[in-house]
Amino acid sequence: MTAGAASWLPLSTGERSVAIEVLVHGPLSRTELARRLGLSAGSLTRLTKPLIESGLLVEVAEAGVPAEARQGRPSTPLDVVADSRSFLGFKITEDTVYGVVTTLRSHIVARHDRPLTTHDPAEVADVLGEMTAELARDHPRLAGIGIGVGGFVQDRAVVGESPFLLWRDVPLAELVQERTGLPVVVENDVAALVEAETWFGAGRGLDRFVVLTIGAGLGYGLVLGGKRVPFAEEDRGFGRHWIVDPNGPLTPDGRRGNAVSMLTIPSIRYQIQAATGRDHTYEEILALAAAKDPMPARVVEEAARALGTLVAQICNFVMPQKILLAGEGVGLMDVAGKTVEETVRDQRHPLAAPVDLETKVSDFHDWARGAAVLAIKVLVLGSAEA
Amino acid sequence: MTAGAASWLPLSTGERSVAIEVLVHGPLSRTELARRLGLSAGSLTRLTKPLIESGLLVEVAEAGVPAEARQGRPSTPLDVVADSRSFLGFKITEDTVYGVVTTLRSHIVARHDRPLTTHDPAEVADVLGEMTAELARDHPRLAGIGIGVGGFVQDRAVVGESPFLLWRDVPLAELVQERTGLPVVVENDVAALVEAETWFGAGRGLDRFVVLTIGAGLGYGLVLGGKRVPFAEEDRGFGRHWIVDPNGPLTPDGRRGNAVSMLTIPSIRYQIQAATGRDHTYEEILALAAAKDPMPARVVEEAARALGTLVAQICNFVMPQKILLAGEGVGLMDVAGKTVEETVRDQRHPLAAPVDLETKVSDFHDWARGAAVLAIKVLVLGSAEA
DNA sequence: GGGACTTACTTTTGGTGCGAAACAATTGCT
DNA sequence: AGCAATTGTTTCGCACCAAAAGTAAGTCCC
Repeated sequence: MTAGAASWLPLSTGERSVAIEVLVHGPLSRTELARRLGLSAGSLTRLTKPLIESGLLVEVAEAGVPAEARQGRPSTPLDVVADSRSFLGFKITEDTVYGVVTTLRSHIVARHDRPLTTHDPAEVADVLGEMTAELARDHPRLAGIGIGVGGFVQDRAVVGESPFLLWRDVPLAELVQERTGLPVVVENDVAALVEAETWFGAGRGLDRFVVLTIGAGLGYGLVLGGKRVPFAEEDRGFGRHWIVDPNGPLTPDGRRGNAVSMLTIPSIRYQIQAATGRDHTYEEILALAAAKDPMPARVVEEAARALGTLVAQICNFVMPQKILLAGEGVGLMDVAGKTVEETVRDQRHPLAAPVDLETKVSDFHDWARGAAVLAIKVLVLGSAEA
Repeated sequence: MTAGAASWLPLSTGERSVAIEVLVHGPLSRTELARRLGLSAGSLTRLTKPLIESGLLVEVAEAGVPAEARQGRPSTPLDVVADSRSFLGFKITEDTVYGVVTTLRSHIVARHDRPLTTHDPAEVADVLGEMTAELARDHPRLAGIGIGVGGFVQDRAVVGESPFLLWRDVPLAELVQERTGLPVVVENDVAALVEAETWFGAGRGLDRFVVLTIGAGLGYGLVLGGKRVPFAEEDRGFGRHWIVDPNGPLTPDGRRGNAVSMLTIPSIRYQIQAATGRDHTYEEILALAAAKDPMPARVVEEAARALGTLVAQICNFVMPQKILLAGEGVGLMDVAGKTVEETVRDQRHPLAAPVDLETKVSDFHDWARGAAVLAIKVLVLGSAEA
């Protein structure tokens, strides 16, 4: 099966750019592709021919509008055979493995989760292997596996350090590949989500793109020129050093007003519990804030101002074309989006280009999908480069 | 002369990359060039031949060390004939025009300033024309003119808005070209300095590079992938919206703790004057602070902390490989560099890559040189792209 | 001082990728 | 039917480049 997956792999740079453009955008005619890639019509004929022969692309019937009132020879759009291959994506959390099956175009076609009762690397790999076997029954043409882990990952293969799994230098890709025979890509979960959004999501085709995730922790991803910028500190207690408000609330870690203590879900719940003595879920707190319950409203308002400050700083220094807010903790935007926007406006130059701020509430399956996209990416790009 | 300047202009992309590499780095052998550009030795022969024939490059004698104890055939480094052309750079301030003559490699070979008694566009262009004529007497082979202006510049030609000259939509490039017959490039002064540093200075060859200037105002330049990122608000009262310290000192503009009010030379002088009633120059204030005079020491210390905060934020979000601090107001670093470093460290993750922070005190001739470099760049790059 | 070795550069050759232009296909309009 | 418009195909040639083989110019060492 691995050999089969590799059959359409050796692509030239031109072929690859065509494949990626169709993959990411959807059906496109040759002329349209020529326009987008800045190539001549002749080159497109040359480039698409082997792709069609190899089965990665197909000519599809003229799309939705059948009798399109246009002159000239009708175009024959090309599309990837999205169902020809399936990919697996896993997100490993402390107590659960979330799994999804996606098409080549990263549409989720199945979900499957399993509790994680052990953190022993071999046993975790066993669980992943079993889940793969189960999913392979319904989706026979699996081409690759992507795994997202919170923590520091090296070479897309080895979990260098994961605080919550208590792992150090675990060659997870190798372990899972032994059990499944499929190519495996392991990546930090935030990094995987960022890459996925860069390819198939909000960051498609952008030159400067930022992803900010809010959940149990904070995550930051910077994409410049289509490539994610790696950095040493990612997901190793990130955001604790972003001082947003020197007068902010004190939190268990003893620092005042850092981004983690003001924005993450555990910190917000902690603040409410410390003030009211009662434990609420994040959703309950948001609902209370929306209903103008003073204490939750104040905490949420402060979080919104902190978020606005962060966004403004990012805009001022990075000037991204778009910022994506993702994660489980962006429900904040529904309740206090206006405060965020006001804070951003207040800390930016009036002539500055307005922020393109996109909010995307994500659950754990979205994180798993991100890992699957990374597997797609590595396979289509021929694993040569990032 | 313009036609002469254009004689070595039509370069292929390969030739251009060779020319630029030699231009910005200095003498390089063909083998070394092949290594740097990722080309084969054969290609270098092919590419350098026309460049040598056209006179842009020359083979130079084995450099400094004459009898280098190396085996094998000695290399024959190639160098640009730096003196074959001269370039002019002007920096226009409210009351003075600063002018420099530079070689192809942007070494300043002459300086010439003139007071500016009027802000009328035509008369300013006259002054520039006269200065050009004077300088052309001693430096006959002028190939281009670069002009740096504080304010908003469009298309490298038109001063869209300059607050201190009170200009709107002045086609300065055209006006000066009419009077001199030379190709003219007009650019925002900060932008020109940033481009110059990217080419010939601290940012050479870097992928992510930030320039922060401190002087009468603040300037910010972001270079990604070798290209400067333009933004709408540059040099239109920049930095007033960067809130660095919500508890910072109140300043004339009524906002607290923004970067302009804590860092720029006029603001620091204002703070001292407001507190002590005496007016001091910036240098005097730094000297007083170094001598531990309490009030100046406190103001400078606060400025250093503000600068540290800015640098940390830039590092956290942009992750540049280097930050260059330039301008007349970076003398701060000599007196309070330690505070800056401590503040940066305090607001960054301990695992984060350390900042490469370079300080470069610049006077107005450096700004003029920046404009000249832009002229070089546009001419060598064939004015096609940025 | 002369062969062995090393490194720098040149020439030749062949391949690749692309654009330009001519050509074929398919439709709408008159 | 004839023409214009549009898409896609084929052919040809150019520009570029890498690989390999050849040439140049020195050092090393006996």
